[in-house]
Amino acid sequence: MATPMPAAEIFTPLRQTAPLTQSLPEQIAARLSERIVSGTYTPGQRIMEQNVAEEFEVSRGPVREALRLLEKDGLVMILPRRGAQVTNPSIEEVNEIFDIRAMLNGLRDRLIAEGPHRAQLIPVLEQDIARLAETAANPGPGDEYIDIVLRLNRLLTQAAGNHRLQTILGSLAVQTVRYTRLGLSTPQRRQQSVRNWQSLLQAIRDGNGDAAERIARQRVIDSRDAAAEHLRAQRA
Amino acid sequence: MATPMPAAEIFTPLRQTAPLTQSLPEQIAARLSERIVSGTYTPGQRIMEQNVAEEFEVSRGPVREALRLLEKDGLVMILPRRGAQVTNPSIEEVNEIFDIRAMLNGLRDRLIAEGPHRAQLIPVLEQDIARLAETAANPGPGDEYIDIVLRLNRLLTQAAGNHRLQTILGSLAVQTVRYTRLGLSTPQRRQQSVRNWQSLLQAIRDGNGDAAERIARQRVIDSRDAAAEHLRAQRA
DNA sequence: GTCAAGAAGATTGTTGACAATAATACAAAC
DNA sequence: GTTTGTATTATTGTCAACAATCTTCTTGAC
Repeated sequence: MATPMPAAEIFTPLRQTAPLTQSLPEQIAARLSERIVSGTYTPGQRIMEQNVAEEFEVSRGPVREALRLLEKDGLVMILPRRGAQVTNPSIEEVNEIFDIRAMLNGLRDRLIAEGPHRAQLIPVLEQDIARLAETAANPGPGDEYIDIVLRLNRLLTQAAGNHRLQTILGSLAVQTVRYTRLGLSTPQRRQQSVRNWQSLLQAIRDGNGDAAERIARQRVIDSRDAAAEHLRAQRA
Repeated sequence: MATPMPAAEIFTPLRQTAPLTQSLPEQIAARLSERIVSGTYTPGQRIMEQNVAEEFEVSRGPVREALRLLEKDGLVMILPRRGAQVTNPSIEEVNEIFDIRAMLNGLRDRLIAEGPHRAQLIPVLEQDIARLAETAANPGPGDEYIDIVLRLNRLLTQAAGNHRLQTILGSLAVQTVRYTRLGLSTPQRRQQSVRNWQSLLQAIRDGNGDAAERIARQRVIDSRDAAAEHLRAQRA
């Protein structure tokens, strides 16, 4: 892989040539975000401005703003005079977030099923869902199944055409990746998940908004229950 | 020279005695928020850090953070190198936000109708909704009707017991106050609104979650359509 | 008169220093 | 041995100055 290497590009000491779409705080936030989502920073862990600033060779100002951005996404909690720490939601709070996602995914999928652009979308969905079924049957190494699910969700969220909804769902998705992963860890759950996606696809084909909403909600609720079960087992 | 003790005094005269629950950026954000919601700052207006800093006699740092807080609530939009401006959503965007509110209010009212605490809540609701009906029939000066509606919504949002939902709905409510006001400006709409609230109350009495959700959604959608109608007329 | 290029001004972005507060370690008293 | 008060340290909060960038105004050519 030649391109990735994000670290080098983060701080471009002299950037008078490159327009650079992302601001410095955004770049820092993106890097910290990765670490939180991937678990490098554990829930509850304190993030100290000075450390981050030294590591990225910037002053504390941009780091502070980056932390505010992460707070907006619910990845850290900032307490006055106490700094930022990685959010550590209780099982109840995770359930709450899933409930909200269920409702908003319902809206999203209804909008798609009733929207004008669904014809273009269907072939793409068919392909991804087929790969999903395949991956569920023959689990490879890595997290390919999760990756496809996340991509499908991104695709649908963009396709719904409601910009604010996209923002909120994106934020909630980031907050629950960890738990979604947990909920999709067994073959049984993956098969159930595949069936849900197939039903959704059919509802979209039919242009049936009611069905699309109902299925979407059920899909997230299933995910919620599976995650909760694992969380309970894990914390006991 | 003893340190000047910056203008934290603006809002809390003596800080060494009072623990001060709100940080300086939060206080600034609260003040700016008022101005945006009340219309003192008009949609699209640019907010410049220096001006705010001078007015409140603080440096630009806290102002910057305050603006980030307002961005989190969707009250301003911050563009890199362009600063902050009061959000000026299009009719389509306002509709989008109302759609999201409809779904989440549905969840909220279902949670209440199916929740264990509804018995305590019902008398309070009865009282407020009675006052609502009264105010709709005999409109006084001021915006009492709107005030009661906002209070009812706050009450229900708190009662639902889903903390994240409370945060999101609070933010969305702030963003749409202006348009809610617009949508409730005619007697016809207020009467329709009162009927919706009464139906909701009945659903909560019955512990009927499905009905509560359905009515809540319809209530917000009615509000959305009324606001959109006025917005279209106003902008034409 | 219109448009383009450049200069001047205004505004945001970043930094390092200092102040205020919270967390910790330690000592003394009971 | 526990607890309380105090000193030390670590960390966040705020500020003012400087740098980078965007906007606006002026100037000149066509």
